[in-house]
Amino acid sequence: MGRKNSWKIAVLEILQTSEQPLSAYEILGKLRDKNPKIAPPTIYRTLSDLVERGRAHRLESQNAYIACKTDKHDESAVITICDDCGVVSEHIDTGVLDALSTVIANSGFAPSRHVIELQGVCENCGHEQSLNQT
Amino acid sequence: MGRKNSWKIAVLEILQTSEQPLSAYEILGKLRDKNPKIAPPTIYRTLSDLVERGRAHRLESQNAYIACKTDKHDESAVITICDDCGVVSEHIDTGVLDALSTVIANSGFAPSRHVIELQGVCENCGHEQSLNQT
DNA sequence: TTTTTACTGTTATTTTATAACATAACATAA
DNA sequence: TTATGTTATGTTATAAAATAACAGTAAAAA
Repeated sequence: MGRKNSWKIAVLEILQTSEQPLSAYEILGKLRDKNPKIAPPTIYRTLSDLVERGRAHRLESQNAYIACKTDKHDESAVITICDDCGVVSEHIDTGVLDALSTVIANSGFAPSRHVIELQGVCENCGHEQSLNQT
Repeated sequence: MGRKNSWKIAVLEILQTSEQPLSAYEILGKLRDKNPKIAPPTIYRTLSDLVERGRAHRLESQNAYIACKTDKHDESAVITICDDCGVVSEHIDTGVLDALSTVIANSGFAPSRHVIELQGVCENCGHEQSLNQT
């Protein structure tokens, strides 16, 4: 590959078209279809860059990545992850951030990065479960 | 080792007496001082158990573990991690949980586990930084 | 005593991530 | 235009984190 951001678009497209969060090595696998020689550091560098710019999120509790689906690429979304179907959603909300500020206000802690991930069951899977129970 | 919880107390003590979060392999190293034959699966099993019972927390953003320092071993603390000195604190607060409920209320998502980790600079390190600036 | 159960030990491997250095593309100044 | 700096990318090797799969063992239950 030539120079400058060679992989950024390719990686972002892979993330955007995936239904599920992808691990770095899953992305690597997909890119190898086109370029068999690509190596892990390239992926990790590209992913860090995308995450820094808010175009992707790293799911810390899964070691996996998703494309940012919101307009506000500000890294501070609340993320929900369905244990059942794997669907990931982002929720942007100041209420949570305000509440967090209140909690830590007394401690003098100055946050620079948030990880807020909820695991559970999404609406769809919840419905299916309640159907299957009878 | 004999039977039943052989390692649980040892691992918990190591976590409790550590100033810093410890990775599974750091714990393994310390245990090997006394028992050179202990292997990774033992540590991971013990840690999962401690985390399940709320006696320890896994820092998802660091692949590391801490002892739970609060009375309420309920897994839903807000955790702050100082990028500078590594100090970790837990903050238990219903305000944040309420705010989270509000955000996801409309989505129909039913959470079962939370990861809320804030990275930044703790009060001590913040003071030192402002002192060093002049 | 025999069987069952639940943890523990052991080996090997998988998955995730990074260190360290080499190379290539472009920019700019001599 | 060469030389030099700068930054992104390529490459090799390895480190770090986690788990799969199965063997062994101690205690409780039958």
